[in-house]
Amino acid sequence: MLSKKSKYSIKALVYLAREYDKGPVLISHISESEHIPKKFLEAILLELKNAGILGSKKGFGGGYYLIKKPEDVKLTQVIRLTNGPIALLPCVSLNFYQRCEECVDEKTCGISQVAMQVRDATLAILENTSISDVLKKEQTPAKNRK
Amino acid sequence: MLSKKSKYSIKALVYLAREYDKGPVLISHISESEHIPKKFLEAILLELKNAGILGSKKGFGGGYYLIKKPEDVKLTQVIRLTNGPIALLPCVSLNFYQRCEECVDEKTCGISQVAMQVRDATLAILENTSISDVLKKEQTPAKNRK
DNA sequence: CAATAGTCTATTAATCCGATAGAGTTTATA
DNA sequence: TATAAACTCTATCGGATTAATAGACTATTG
Repeated sequence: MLSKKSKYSIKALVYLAREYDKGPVLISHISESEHIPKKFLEAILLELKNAGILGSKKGFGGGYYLIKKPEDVKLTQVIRLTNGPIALLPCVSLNFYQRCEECVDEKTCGISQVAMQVRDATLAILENTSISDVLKKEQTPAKNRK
Repeated sequence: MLSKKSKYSIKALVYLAREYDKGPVLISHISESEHIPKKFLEAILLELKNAGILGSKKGFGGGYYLIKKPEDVKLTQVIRLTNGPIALLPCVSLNFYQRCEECVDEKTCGISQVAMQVRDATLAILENTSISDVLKKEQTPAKNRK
């Protein structure tokens, strides 16, 4: 499951993608429009800025804006940043690998083999979905849910 | 990410699948062999019993054993039981659905559309992988990791 | 009846999550 | 240059969850 932080991040980025190239956007605008607690959002945006995705301008007329192009911000990057590993198990994570303490031999561990399959299937989607893709989806509503 | 509980559950079930039809197995045997804290494992096995997957026998010569056939225990069932939702977001979960508070309209939410894709890809694997499949994988080591 | 082994209740420490408070710093502009 | 706007930083908070442990209890078997 994604954390709220992660979900909020994506929502905020999509919002900023909609305003791309229109100058800085106020935290409070995003907060109100997307129903995200303002102080929480502050921390999130700061983190996205430190990661090089957003830029900010202080003072009067300031705000946050996308520094990278919407199509260059992949969901994998955002999720890893705000939520951590994408894999089901640390021992199959590409970016957050940690040895499995219980395992005698990772190679013969059946669970990790399944976890790898899931990881690859998930990455295939998230690697190829950018913030601009998400924005596009919003504009063409889903045909059928579930 | 899967919780330790979930991972331990699967490891224990695979162990019991290996001993399928050979009578009850001691908690302490599983605990030692799989490096799972005994008391924690106790609670887990009890839960799997209450879910109808395992049976138990008390007293001398007692222990736990699989009640369902290894090929009938799907990973989806075990994970939902011990870890909760499989989906990335509650609003696209089939078994643990919860409305998304921030969303004005779920149908036009781009994130949930992506989350649905991921959910379906994940389920396609986990629905079709049983404890006996995991056991088989252990016997034929992975060719190439990562 | 005694030893074995699962059952139940409860408590714990540690961690993380989501959220908030408040002081500080930078900047535009009147 | 003073002021208000707006981001920045530190810090703290309650609550939930996770992982693990302790101990008393109950059922079974030889």
